[in-house]
Formats: sequence, structure tokens, C-alpha cells
Amino acid sequence: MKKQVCTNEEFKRGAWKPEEDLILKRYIEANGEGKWTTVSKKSGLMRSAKSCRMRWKNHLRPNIKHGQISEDEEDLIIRMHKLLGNRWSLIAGRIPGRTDNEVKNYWNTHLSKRNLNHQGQSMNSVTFNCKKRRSMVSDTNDTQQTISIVSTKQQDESNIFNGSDERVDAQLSNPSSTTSTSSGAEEVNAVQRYATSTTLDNSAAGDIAKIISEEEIYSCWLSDEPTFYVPFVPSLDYSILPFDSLDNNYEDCWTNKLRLHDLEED
DNA sequence: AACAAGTCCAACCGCCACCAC
DNA sequence: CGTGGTGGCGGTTGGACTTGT
Repeated sequence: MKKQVCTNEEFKRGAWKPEEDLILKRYIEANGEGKWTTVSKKSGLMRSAKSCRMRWKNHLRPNIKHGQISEDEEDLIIRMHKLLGNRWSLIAGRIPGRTDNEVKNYWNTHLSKRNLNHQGQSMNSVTFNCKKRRSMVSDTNDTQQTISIVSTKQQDESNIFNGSDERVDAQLSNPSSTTSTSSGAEEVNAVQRYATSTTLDNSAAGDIAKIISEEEIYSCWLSDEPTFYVPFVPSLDYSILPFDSLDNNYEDCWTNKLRLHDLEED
């Protein structure tokens, strides 16, 4: 049987010309965003669906901000990266007008080296960056969730983080046994989809994992100590909490969360 | 002026989740 | 339930441009 192969040779590649931009822009304005294979076929551009999508998303979409990243934006990127790791789309989602590609490029070219230097001088922190977040192992046992996070070894000096090949198993106590407001199933899904484990400081009393989704952040200790579970509090923007191991004020964050948790219980 | 090295960023690639069938 | 198509994501690459020698 003859196998149907879609070769890249069918599609034009390389830099987009202004006239191609115009065609794509007009097509999407007339027909709406999405259905990129249809865009690819019907626009007459001879570009792949992915290429069309990428061009629209990163350059042609309305409200895209071009030009220099401001100090405020830079500060936000650094803080968000500290919190989320290389979750560029999530970080970009918090910076109006900036794309994930732009944020990623900016980080790689401007900030990663600077942060390496800063890190070397001031602290010895380790980040487990969950590269393969979707391949995490999750035990769907009713009473306990075991989340296995495979960290990536980062030997390159230019990388800001000291890496580890270790496998981190975070034991989350059963959500249904806590006072969490959402269902256990929802929480497990959130954890499975968007887990990132971050230890903030080697000197901290136990390692801390932040389990993050777009709207929710869960927290637990990764040490041998009994784990606890902090429910999401909708009124609180966790991303702006001062997670700064230099000041050790993450302790306050934890305290704040627990206090809010207690209030919710009341 | 010419070349090498470094920097930047648009574009591409591979992987994976989701969904329709 | 399995499969194929699609879209989204993060990592990487390649070439244009800049800076240094």
C-alpha cells in the first residue's frame, strides 16, 4: 500500500514576506482564527498550518507589542520564571502584548546569563524544571497521589540553574481528606497537567514543591516530613507573592496561605 | 577593509494532549 | 477503545546583523 507522505517540500519555508503577511492577515480577518490546516490550504500561501499559526500568533495578531522589553516587564519575567520555570506561554500570558517566543528569546539572550551570575554570587538554589510535564507518572489511587517529577540535568554553564538527575516523588495527601474546595479529581488533573517542582533554597528546612496550574497553585513539602496540602484561594494572586529565598520570606507566604486556608475553613 | 566571533530572534522541529471518528 | 488529525508547547537552529581584532 502506498503510504501518503506529507513532505515539507510542499510548503514554502523561511522568512515571511510582507505580501504573505498581508494575505494571512486578510484571510484571518475574513474567516477568523483557528483551523490552521484550512488556512494553510485555502489562503493560497503555500505555508504549513504550523507556520501560518506561528506567524499569526507571534507577529500579526492585534495588540502584539513590539520593541524593547521594559524594566517592569523584565522584572515580571524574572519573577514569573522563578515561580514557573520555562513555562513561556504562561509567563507571556501575564505580560500583555508579549508572545511566548519573545519572552523565551528575551530570557535566553538577556536574562539567563545575568541570573547565572547573580545566582553564583548570592545563593545556591536548585530548581527541578519539569521539562516533560506531560510524562509525569501519577498513581490514581483513591487515598494518595504520588507525583513523580523527572528533572532535567542542566550542565551548561549558561543555564541559571544547577541541575539534578534525581527523580522527585512528591507525596500529596488525598485532596478529599483536606478542606480543599474543589473536587479531588479536578485537582489531580490540574496536578497531572501542570506540575512544576521547585526547591527554593538548599538551606531551607525541607524542600518545597509548588504544583502549579494556570489558575491554581498547590503546595507541599518534599521532605520526609508529613505532607500537607494547601488549597487554592481564588482571591489571592499567588504569582505576586514574594517567593524570594534570599529573604527567606517564602515562609511568610506559606504562613499566609495557611492562614487564609484556616479562614476559609471558618 | 576584511575577517572572525558573538548576539539576537524568527522560524522550524519534535513531542504530546486532545478530540473526532 | 484505538487511530489519525490537529493544535499548542518548549527546545533548537540558522542566518542576519553587530562588534571586536
